[in-house]
Amino acid sequence: MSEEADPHRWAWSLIGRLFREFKASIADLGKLGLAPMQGHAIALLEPGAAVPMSRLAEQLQCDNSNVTGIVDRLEAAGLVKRQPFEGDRRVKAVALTPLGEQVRAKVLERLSQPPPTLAALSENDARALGEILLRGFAATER
Amino acid sequence: MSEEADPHRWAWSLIGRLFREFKASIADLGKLGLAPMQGHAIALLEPGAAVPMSRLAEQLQCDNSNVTGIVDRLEAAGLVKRQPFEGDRRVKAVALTPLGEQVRAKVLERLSQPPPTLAALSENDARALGEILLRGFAATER
DNA sequence: TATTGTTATACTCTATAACTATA
DNA sequence: TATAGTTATAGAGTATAACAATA
Repeated sequence: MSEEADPHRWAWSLIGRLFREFKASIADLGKLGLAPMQGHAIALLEPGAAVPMSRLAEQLQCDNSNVTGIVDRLEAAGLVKRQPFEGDRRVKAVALTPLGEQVRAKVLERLSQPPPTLAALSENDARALGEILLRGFAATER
Repeated sequence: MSEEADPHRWAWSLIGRLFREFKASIADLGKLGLAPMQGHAIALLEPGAAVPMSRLAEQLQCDNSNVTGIVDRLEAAGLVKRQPFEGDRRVKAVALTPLGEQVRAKVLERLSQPPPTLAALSENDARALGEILLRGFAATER
């Protein structure tokens, strides 16, 4: 796809390269002792908030039953704890431990690092890129 | 990250949404009977070309030993075959079967489909987005 | 000696179905 | 009846180390 006959597909194929660079940065989470989904889960959990398992499943785009194992491993590592959820005794809420908050900061530091191709852009280009995407988000939210 | 203090990180956080939409489209490969890595491998194999296992491992960004299993499954499904490689009897080359070429066409059709946010852009925005990324690629290739 | 692909191992992620305790 | 989370299961991807064949 090196032609611009279909600008959307062309742009999409170019974004593919960012995905490959992202995949490499995901491997970096291993240095923190976290498997990919564990890292994502930690990143989604905000300090002070307790989110239901099922909410986590939605955000991680996986089945409830998968979250059981992911949270099991995070809990075994002392990064997260399960709590009762007020108002519905069926749901369990997940919250970061103090150690989990420290690890989360490192995870976010890694994940927020733009990949080389993005980092190589000028500030104006980066800003223009963000503004274009914002228009796409706005258009799909209607 | 809703501010533009650091345009690169800001843009990167916005691209995160595209990743989530892409993840959903990956699940579509299941309808073709292909697991994610199998679909990626098929997409990488061009008709008529035979690529060494180790080359495939590089492109898939995984270890050689993983490719053994991925190619095993594709071969069992009749989509791919292993061949001797001329010039080095240690390497095995992987090539698409006729059936594999048909399936690959469907895989590419799926994967080249831009996600909703990208599809919602105007043609001009899509083109501008592609051109910005091209500048990033050019800058990192030096 | 070094490299290609394989095997063995152990762990993680995935989807499905069946189960429990709540609602 | 329906839902949240768990368990059981089977398949797939992952990294590491050890191995055979070849370079």
